[in-house]
Amino acid sequence: MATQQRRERERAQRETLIVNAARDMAEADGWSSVTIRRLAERIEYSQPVLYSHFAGRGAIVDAVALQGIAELTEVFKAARAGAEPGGELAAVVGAYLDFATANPALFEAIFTLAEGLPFGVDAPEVLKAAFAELYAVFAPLAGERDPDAFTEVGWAAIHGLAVLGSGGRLRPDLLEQRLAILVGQFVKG
Amino acid sequence: MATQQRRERERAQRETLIVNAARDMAEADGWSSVTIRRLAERIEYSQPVLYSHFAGRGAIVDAVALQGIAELTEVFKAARAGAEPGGELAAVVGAYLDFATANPALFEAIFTLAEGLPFGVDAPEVLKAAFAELYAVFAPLAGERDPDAFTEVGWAAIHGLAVLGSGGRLRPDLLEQRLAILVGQFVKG
DNA sequence: TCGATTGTCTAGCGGTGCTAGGATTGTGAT
DNA sequence: ATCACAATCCTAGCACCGCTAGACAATCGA
Repeated sequence: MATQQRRERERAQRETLIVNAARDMAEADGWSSVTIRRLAERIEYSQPVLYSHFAGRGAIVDAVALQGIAELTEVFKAARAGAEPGGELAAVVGAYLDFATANPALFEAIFTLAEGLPFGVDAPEVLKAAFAELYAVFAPLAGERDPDAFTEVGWAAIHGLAVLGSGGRLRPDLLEQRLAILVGQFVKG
Repeated sequence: MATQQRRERERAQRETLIVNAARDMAEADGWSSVTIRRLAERIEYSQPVLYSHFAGRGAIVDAVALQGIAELTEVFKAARAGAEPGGELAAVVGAYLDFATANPALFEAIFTLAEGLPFGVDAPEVLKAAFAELYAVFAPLAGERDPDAFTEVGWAAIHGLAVLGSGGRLRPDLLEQRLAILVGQFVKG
């Protein structure tokens, strides 16, 4: 009876333990070092236990990605709230880039590793919330253009900077200028 | 004497055979299915032969990526040449997105898998040529802003669309609108 | 024709994701 | 308090991975 609930609680606890361990290891030594064996040793259980929580390694990465998306949404909220009027866009863009450089493995999980996350119509709530934050910033600037499409373009622009930047494909000394150009490109037009 | 040259010729031939096989397999069944074993079987040699050509699996991916960058540059050239005056930007953007959707595995090799390619100062010639093509399109629109930074921002915007789009993270029905918005955003500002 | 060199292969090492089947633990009823 | 049962966990192992050492065969220069 009540033990049932305790069991579930412990299970949930262990699940977050796994996700956190995976994230820590990935951030420390890269995702390739996050193996089921090492993960099992880290949480002090045998490998099959992990498979009683997740369908496989990919599902663990997805869980980390989902957690990261939730955090990203919070970062957006904070950036928007702390920005002076008119500076919301710059604040969110800066927050996005900072998030990507501060948590490269998490960012990688979200945007290049996660494969089991549904998008489009039946996307998880947390993902829609993240897009909504961007929408709140970009849609007012859309003018007579479709606000959804406009937001997507804005998102893509930021995301491109984040991806190419973290891949070492952009000149580091131009970082500030890129940010200024991007913001100027969207507030004017 | 002459046999030496024949040997080198055969060696080079086999090298391109490996690269092409890797690319084909990746494009057919994804990069995860491109293993040294399967690659060796495909080219009808044993595994160690591959290691006499490349330092490891990663180097093969890098070689495919390099080949892809060269092709991308040609695509840029063709798009720019075939565009009517003033439409170069739209042509190049469209070409970029088409390239990404037509060769997803190649695109992945270039931008997310390749790790041994040097960037910045001592980047391979073919990589600089690709950037130069983008520069030719974006720099004239930079105005009083730094043309390099401006090009990087433009590149990032396109790239973001390509990455998020191929990852299924953007609404397919808004593709045309996104393209129009992006182009408008850069020709006006 | 014979040694040396070059090229290629077989076999195997440590590691991976994942799973079947047995041992062990804790539960609820008698 | 004891016992049958159910849930839980672990040991052991499969097929595959990237990569490499060492044996073998083929080709070359003398």
